[in-house]
Amino acid sequence: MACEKEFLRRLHKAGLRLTPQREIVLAVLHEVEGLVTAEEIHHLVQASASTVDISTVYRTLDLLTQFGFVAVIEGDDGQRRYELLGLHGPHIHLVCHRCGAVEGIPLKEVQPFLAALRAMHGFTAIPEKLVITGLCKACSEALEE
Amino acid sequence: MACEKEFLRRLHKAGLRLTPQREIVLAVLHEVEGLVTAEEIHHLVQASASTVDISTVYRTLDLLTQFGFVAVIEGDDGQRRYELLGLHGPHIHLVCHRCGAVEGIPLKEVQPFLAALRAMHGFTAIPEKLVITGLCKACSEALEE
DNA sequence: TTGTCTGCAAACTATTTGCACCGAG
DNA sequence: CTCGGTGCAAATAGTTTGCAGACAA
Repeated sequence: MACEKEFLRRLHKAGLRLTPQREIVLAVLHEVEGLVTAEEIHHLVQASASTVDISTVYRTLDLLTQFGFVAVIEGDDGQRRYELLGLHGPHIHLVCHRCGAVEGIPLKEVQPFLAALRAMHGFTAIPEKLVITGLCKACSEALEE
Repeated sequence: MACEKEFLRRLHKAGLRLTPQREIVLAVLHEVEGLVTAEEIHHLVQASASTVDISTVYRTLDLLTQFGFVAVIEGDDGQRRYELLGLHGPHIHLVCHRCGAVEGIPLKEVQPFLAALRAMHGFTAIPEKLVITGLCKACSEALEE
């Protein structure tokens, strides 16, 4: 995976090392869709290597975040969720408050809005951090009856 | 305060009671600006009544949230922040990632964008939950040099 | 009087940290 | 061989809960 080479490069540049644990966490992130908690990642990592500690998962996610490989968002339930950036490109999350479904929409749909924010308020939004909470199509239809 | 009468009404409707502790929490929320943590509210409440427990603060905030008097947002640091709704009307938060400053902007500035989301994706956003993280004017200027 | 509400303490959950050993470079 | 990395266990931090007594209606 191209991503792994790049990870290795960034690690070396910082005098750090590529360990099996770090490889596995990165691999797991490739396999999942959307937003996952550290706990979920840990669980999937266990499937490949039975004893990788959750603290190692956190430390690796931290690294990946610093390198800009991974985005972190604060869930509505107070749990952090992680997501690999770059393969789908940056995008915005629509999270359903009722069923928890996550939909990703292309960045360019919000760009005009973010540009307006900058023009009017001098505020430069970080799109990866943007999470829009609401009701997905299915749930808003279900509630209408 | 009109807000308190309304609170009392809602409490009674649910068979609940208005206690001094609940009054104080509501009063404190009127005095603060923007987003505050439970801990900060607790601290301010202590000034009026020396022994109000933080668990009571949490329970009261929970009630106020259920009644729609208060909005909760998940901070970037994993801490929840609360805010009284209604006096400034609903509004959107711009939170600076660097200095933590919070700016409120009127709902109508984002309404067209949210309407577009609904039209294109059938997704109905909850504006009170919307938090936009980025760099405020001062910080983005400071970083440019 | 009748439940609800409170403070206290303890439980929980997600995350972080200290440490001695392990292993990548 | 040398640090950086790991698992483990314990520490934090924020929030929630169980309970016996206090008090609003």
